[in-house]
Amino acid sequence: MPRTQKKSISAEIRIKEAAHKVFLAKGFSATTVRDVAKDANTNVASVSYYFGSKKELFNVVMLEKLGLLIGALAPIVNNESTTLEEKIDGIVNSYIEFLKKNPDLITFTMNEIRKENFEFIPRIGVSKLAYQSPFMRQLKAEYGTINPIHFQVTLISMIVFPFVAKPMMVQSGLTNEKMFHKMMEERKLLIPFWFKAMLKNK
Amino acid sequence: MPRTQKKSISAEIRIKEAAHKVFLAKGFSATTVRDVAKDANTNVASVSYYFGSKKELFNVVMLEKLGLLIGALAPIVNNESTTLEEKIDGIVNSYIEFLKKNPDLITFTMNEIRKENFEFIPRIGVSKLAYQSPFMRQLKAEYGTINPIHFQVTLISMIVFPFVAKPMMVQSGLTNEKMFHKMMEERKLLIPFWFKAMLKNK
DNA sequence: GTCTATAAGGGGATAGAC
DNA sequence: GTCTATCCCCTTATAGAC
Repeated sequence: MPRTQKKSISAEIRIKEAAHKVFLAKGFSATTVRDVAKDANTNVASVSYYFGSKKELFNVVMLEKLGLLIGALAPIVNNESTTLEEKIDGIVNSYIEFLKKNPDLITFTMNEIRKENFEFIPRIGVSKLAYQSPFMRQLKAEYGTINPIHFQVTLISMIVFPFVAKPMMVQSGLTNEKMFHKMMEERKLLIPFWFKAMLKNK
Repeated sequence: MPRTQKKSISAEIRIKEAAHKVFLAKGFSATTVRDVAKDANTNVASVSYYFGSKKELFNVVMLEKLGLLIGALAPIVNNESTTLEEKIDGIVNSYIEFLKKNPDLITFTMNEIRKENFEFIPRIGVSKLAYQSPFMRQLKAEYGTINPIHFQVTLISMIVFPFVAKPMMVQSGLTNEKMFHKMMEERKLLIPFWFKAMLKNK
């Protein structure tokens, strides 16, 4: 029975992993507890047993998804000992790599947040990252006349938005997996180059 | 009875308008036909009568939403008699104005497309706009060594992504309606300036 | 901890009156 | 064209056996 050996992992973990997968693919409303239980190789009752309700399970998933999004950025942005240029290169490279492994994460999280308020969002540290990070201070020190939020938003936009538009680009015939991969590899070099050009033209 | 005079408009139109509103707010799965019927001031049977099913109604809405997204861009991008710089200014200004009136449109459409394939997407002209427009030809003529799709994606990213991130930025305390409005007004000037700087640094 | 069975209600769709 | 009543399936959640 090498097939469904998954039973050896605790049911709680299997359910959470299944929830990550199914919620991401279908969104909160289109997902049923049965979907999740089936994917976790267990039954609906155990979902209630471990997580209380569909909504509570979803909140656990959302919190972890947001943790991933922030976690991939925080160490670079908060590094006290790198230059601004090093941070730009680091952000572009790691975030593109991260999103290539998690292409649906942005659209999923931003859409769920759009549809509903999550009371835990103020506590995950987005504001702190944007307003109190060494990255922000370095931008401010060098380009003080423009609100540094503009530079941060612009850099993240150039990295992230292609992943938001990807399904549309693929379905419209504008690109495919291979072309998209190539485009994002090119952008690892183009975005830092362009972003630094932008900064210099202040 | 000035209150629910809406009855004077045909039920078909009322249903479609309600569908636009409710689907946008909740997404396909979380929307019920009963929600739509109630908002349209009619009953569930008339939804079937005019549109066949929830899914067919949704397809009508999606097609029109995508028409809006493309329609706000097409006249500028396809204009044969404006310069590249004029097109950049035009795209930034009109698209920001358009999205300020429709802030949820991008996240909604991109997420629904992500979750499901829509067979009509190849026929709405995204590819043609990207690959055969005067805008594309002007980019290619001046900056032929880099695939012009990169410039198009970058320009659209800088305009559109703030609207995708807005709910997150608001809920995290990073911004509010007033600050966001101000930021987007500033970007009407900053984006063309930055984008042209990018092009010159080719 | 795990599971089956079931309660309680909501959902899309339609029959058939008007 | 419009509406009410109803069909029938699917959903979340839980009781209670093991």
